[in-house]
Amino acid sequence: MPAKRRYWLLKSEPDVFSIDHLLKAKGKRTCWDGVRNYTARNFMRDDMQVGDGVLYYHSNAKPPGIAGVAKVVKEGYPDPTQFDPKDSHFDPKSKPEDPRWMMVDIQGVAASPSFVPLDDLKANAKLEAMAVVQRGQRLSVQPVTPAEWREVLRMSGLKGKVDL
DNA sequence: GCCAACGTTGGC
DNA sequence: GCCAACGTTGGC
Repeated sequence: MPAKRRYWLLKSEPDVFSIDHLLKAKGKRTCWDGVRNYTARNFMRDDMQVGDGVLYYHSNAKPPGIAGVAKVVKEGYPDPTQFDPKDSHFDPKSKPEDPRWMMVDIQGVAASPSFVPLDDLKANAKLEAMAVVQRGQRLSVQPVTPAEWREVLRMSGLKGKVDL
Protein backbone atom coordinates (compact mmCIF):
# COMPACT_ATOMS: atom_id res chain seq x y z
CA MET A 1 0.00 0.00 0.00
CA PRO A 2 1.65 3.24 -1.05
CA ALA A 3 1.79 6.03 1.47
CA LYS A 4 -0.92 8.61 1.22
CA ARG A 5 -0.08 11.49 -1.04
CA ARG A 6 0.31 14.84 0.62
CA TYR A 7 0.34 18.38 -0.60
CA TRP A 8 2.62 21.30 0.10
CA LEU A 9 3.24 24.92 -0.70
CA LEU A 10 6.77 26.10 -1.37
CA LYS A 11 7.68 29.76 -1.49
CA SER A 12 10.25 31.11 -3.88
CA GLU A 13 11.14 34.62 -4.90
CA PRO A 14 10.65 34.77 -8.66
CA ASP A 15 13.63 37.09 -9.07
CA VAL A 16 15.73 34.30 -7.58
CA PHE A 17 14.06 31.14 -8.89
CA SER A 18 10.66 31.34 -10.56
CA ILE A 19 8.38 28.61 -11.89
CA ASP A 20 9.80 29.39 -15.33
CA HIS A 21 13.33 28.87 -14.05
CA LEU A 22 12.20 25.52 -12.69
CA LEU A 23 10.47 24.43 -15.90
CA LYS A 24 13.57 25.36 -17.91
CA ALA A 25 16.00 23.65 -15.57
CA LYS A 26 17.63 20.39 -16.59
CA GLY A 27 14.99 17.69 -16.13
CA LYS A 28 12.74 20.49 -14.79
CA ARG A 29 14.30 19.58 -11.46
CA THR A 30 16.04 21.39 -8.68
CA CYS A 31 17.17 20.77 -5.14
CA TRP A 32 15.38 22.94 -2.59
CA ASP A 33 18.46 24.12 -0.75
CA GLY A 34 18.96 27.02 1.60
CA VAL A 35 16.03 26.46 3.94
CA ARG A 36 17.11 27.41 7.46
CA ASN A 37 13.99 27.11 9.52
CA TYR A 38 13.39 24.13 11.79
CA THR A 39 9.70 23.75 11.08
CA ALA A 40 10.32 23.77 7.35
CA ARG A 41 13.27 21.42 7.83
CA ASN A 42 11.10 18.99 9.75
CA PHE A 43 8.51 18.88 6.99
CA MET A 44 11.19 18.15 4.41
CA ARG A 45 12.99 15.62 6.59
CA ASP A 46 9.99 13.77 8.01
CA ASP A 47 6.90 14.23 5.90
CA MET A 48 7.54 15.03 2.24
CA GLN A 49 7.33 11.97 0.02
CA VAL A 50 8.10 11.25 -3.60
CA GLY A 51 5.00 12.07 -5.62
CA ASP A 52 3.64 14.71 -3.25
CA GLY A 53 2.10 17.72 -4.96
CA VAL A 54 3.63 21.18 -4.55
CA LEU A 55 1.98 24.55 -5.05
CA TYR A 56 4.71 26.84 -6.31
CA TYR A 57 4.23 30.22 -4.65
CA HIS A 58 5.95 33.40 -5.74
CA SER A 59 6.79 35.53 -2.71
CA ASN A 60 8.16 39.05 -2.72
CA ALA A 61 6.50 39.43 -6.09
CA LYS A 62 4.09 41.93 -7.57
CA PRO A 63 1.69 40.43 -6.96
CA PRO A 64 2.56 37.37 -4.86
CA GLY A 65 0.62 34.20 -5.63
CA ILE A 66 0.48 30.65 -6.95
CA ALA A 67 2.49 30.48 -10.16
CA GLY A 68 2.43 26.76 -10.85
CA VAL A 69 2.65 23.20 -9.68
CA ALA A 70 5.55 20.87 -9.00
CA LYS A 71 6.05 17.51 -7.36
CA VAL A 72 8.49 15.95 -4.94
CA VAL A 73 10.97 13.68 -6.72
CA LYS A 74 13.51 13.02 -3.96
CA GLU A 75 12.92 12.81 -0.23
CA GLY A 76 14.85 14.61 2.49
CA TYR A 77 18.63 14.49 2.41
CA PRO A 78 21.37 16.79 3.71
CA ASP A 79 21.65 20.23 2.15
CA PRO A 80 25.31 20.55 1.07
CA THR A 81 25.30 24.35 1.23
CA GLN A 82 25.39 24.15 5.03
CA PHE A 83 28.96 22.82 4.82
CA ASP A 84 30.28 25.33 2.28
CA PRO A 85 31.97 28.30 3.97
CA LYS A 86 31.62 30.32 0.78
CA ASP A 87 27.87 29.78 0.59
CA SER A 88 25.53 32.35 2.12
CA HIS A 89 23.68 29.48 3.82
CA PHE A 90 26.81 28.10 5.49
CA ASP A 91 26.20 26.90 9.03
CA PRO A 92 29.44 26.48 11.00
CA LYS A 93 27.61 24.61 13.77
CA SER A 94 26.43 21.83 11.46
CA LYS A 95 28.68 18.79 11.06
CA PRO A 96 28.61 16.31 8.16
CA GLU A 97 28.22 13.41 10.59
CA ASP A 98 25.16 15.13 12.06
CA PRO A 99 23.69 17.42 9.41
CA ARG A 100 21.31 20.03 10.69
CA TRP A 101 19.62 21.11 7.44
CA MET A 102 17.81 18.96 4.93
CA MET A 103 16.34 19.51 1.50
CA VAL A 104 14.21 17.69 -1.07
CA ASP A 105 14.27 17.69 -4.85
CA ILE A 106 11.28 18.88 -6.80
CA GLN A 107 10.31 18.72 -10.46
CA GLY A 108 8.23 21.31 -12.24
CA VAL A 109 4.90 20.06 -13.58
CA ALA A 110 3.17 23.11 -15.06
CA ALA A 111 2.86 26.84 -14.77
CA SER A 112 -0.57 28.12 -13.79
CA PRO A 113 -2.53 28.96 -16.94
CA SER A 114 -4.12 31.55 -14.69
CA PHE A 115 -1.81 32.98 -12.02
CA VAL A 116 -3.63 32.99 -8.67
CA PRO A 117 -2.82 36.14 -6.73
CA LEU A 118 -2.64 36.07 -2.94
CA ASP A 119 -5.59 38.46 -2.87
CA ASP A 120 -7.72 35.83 -4.62
CA LEU A 121 -6.64 33.16 -2.14
CA LYS A 122 -7.59 35.51 0.71
CA ALA A 123 -10.96 36.27 -0.89
CA ASN A 124 -11.91 32.59 -1.19
CA ALA A 125 -13.85 31.40 1.86
CA LYS A 126 -12.85 27.81 1.13
CA LEU A 127 -9.23 28.80 1.74
CA GLU A 128 -9.64 30.84 4.89
CA ALA A 129 -7.74 28.27 6.97
CA MET A 130 -4.91 27.95 4.47
CA ALA A 131 -1.54 28.77 6.02
CA VAL A 132 -0.37 31.15 3.32
CA VAL A 133 -3.29 33.54 3.82
CA GLN A 134 -2.71 33.85 7.58
CA ARG A 135 -1.29 37.13 8.80
CA GLY A 136 2.40 36.98 9.61
CA GLN A 137 2.86 33.51 8.15
CA ARG A 138 6.47 33.36 6.98
CA LEU A 139 7.04 29.63 6.76
CA SER A 140 8.53 28.78 3.38
CA VAL A 141 7.36 25.15 3.42
CA GLN A 142 3.72 24.74 4.35
CA PRO A 143 1.36 21.76 4.37
CA VAL A 144 -1.73 22.04 2.17
CA THR A 145 -4.91 20.01 2.64
CA PRO A 146 -6.37 17.98 -0.24
CA ALA A 147 -9.40 20.31 -0.33
CA GLU A 148 -7.15 23.37 -0.51
CA TRP A 149 -5.08 21.70 -3.23
CA ARG A 150 -8.16 20.99 -5.34
CA GLU A 151 -9.53 24.49 -4.91
CA VAL A 152 -6.26 26.22 -5.79
CA LEU A 153 -5.85 23.96 -8.84
CA ARG A 154 -9.35 24.89 -9.94
CA MET A 155 -8.54 28.61 -9.56
CA SER A 156 -5.28 28.21 -11.46
CA GLY A 157 -6.88 26.49 -14.45
CA LEU A 158 -4.92 23.30 -13.84
CA LYS A 159 -7.77 21.16 -12.53
CA GLY A 160 -7.88 17.95 -14.52
CA LYS A 161 -4.62 18.77 -16.27
CA VAL A 162 -2.35 17.61 -13.51
CA ASP A 163 -2.06 14.02 -12.36
CA LEU A 164 -1.46 14.82 -8.71
C1' DG B 1 11.54 51.36 1.48
C1' DC B 2 8.68 50.57 5.58
C1' DC B 3 7.59 47.87 9.25
C1' DA B 4 4.78 44.13 11.65
C1' DA B 5 5.33 39.57 12.73
C1' DC B 6 8.05 35.99 13.72
C1' DG B 7 12.18 32.85 14.85
C1' DT B 8 16.64 32.67 16.91
C1' DT B 9 20.29 33.98 19.96
C1' DG B 10 22.57 34.86 24.09
C1' DG B 11 23.04 37.21 28.64
C1' DC B 12 21.59 36.44 33.02
C1' DG C 1 14.47 28.88 31.31
C1' DC C 2 13.21 33.72 30.71
C1' DC C 3 13.07 37.41 27.66
C1' DA C 4 15.23 41.47 25.30
C1' DA C 5 17.68 42.25 21.28
C1' DC C 6 18.44 41.18 16.83
C1' DG C 7 17.89 39.50 12.04
C1' DT C 8 14.76 37.99 8.51
C1' DT C 9 10.54 37.57 5.91
C1' DG C 10 7.45 39.34 2.92
C1' DG C 11 3.14 42.04 2.17
C1' DC C 12 2.17 46.54 1.35
